[in-house]
Amino acid sequence: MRQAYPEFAPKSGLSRAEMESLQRRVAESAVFEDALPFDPANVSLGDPENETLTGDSDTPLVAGIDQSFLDDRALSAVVVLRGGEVVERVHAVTDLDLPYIPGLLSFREGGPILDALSELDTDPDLLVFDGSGRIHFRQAGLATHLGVICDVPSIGVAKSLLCGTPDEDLDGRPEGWRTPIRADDSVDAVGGHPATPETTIGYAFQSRQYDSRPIVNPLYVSPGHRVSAETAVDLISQLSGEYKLPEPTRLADAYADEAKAQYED
DNA sequence: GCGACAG
DNA sequence: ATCTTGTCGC
Repeated sequence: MRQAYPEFAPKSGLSRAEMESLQRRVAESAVFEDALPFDPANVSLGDPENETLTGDSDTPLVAGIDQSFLDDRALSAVVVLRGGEVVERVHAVTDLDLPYIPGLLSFREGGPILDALSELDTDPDLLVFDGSGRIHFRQAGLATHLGVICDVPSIGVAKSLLCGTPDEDLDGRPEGWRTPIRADDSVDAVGGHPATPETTIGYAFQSRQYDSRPIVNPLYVSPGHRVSAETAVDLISQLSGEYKLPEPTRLADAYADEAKAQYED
């Protein structure tokens, strides 16, 4: 798929200050409101009973993206779904040049992800990433950074919270429950995006809860680009099936591990 | 100096 | 993220 803003693509050799200033520029270009070229109500995993909605061209193409690692290389995997049906899977193996640094994840994994996305024949309407979007120190997490580069609606789905403060206690909540994540002192105001204690930068979302023992932790859903925090959670809810992770990301995660076997020395 | 941190 | 056995439940 095409890059609308290649100048924002993560380059190697940047200093920490340069990476942070690029993130601020990305955040300034990011849209944290609904600016979707499709109807969010049409996003679904489809109904096994009625197959009519699944193959419909009104049903948006949703891509799940995740990585697995082999020494100093990343394997980035993309799975594209239309109403629950897998229509394409691609992956790319790319050398890594940075270690994992909290707050700079997109500079480690962004290159590999763009390599994988360039292999796509289909052109996704929505990108779902494993990581944060607006829930980020400079409001420019992985999902925001890549969503802006591609100028495609994107959402970040993280398994743990990078920053921000939940409105309520998160323990033992029922399926479907959600509560806002508000900006805190670690979040900077950037461009037209405020970061006051009232600013909602994402939601904690209880996607799954089993009747028995282990209490499942919630997911942390945040806008990447061209989507509001509210619509982002709604979309992730609509894309959730029998597991904790939404289908696009869960399938990309599984595919990243599956494909990895072919490259292990 | 202390605390805190996606994958 | 990754390294890993057993274990509980449907």
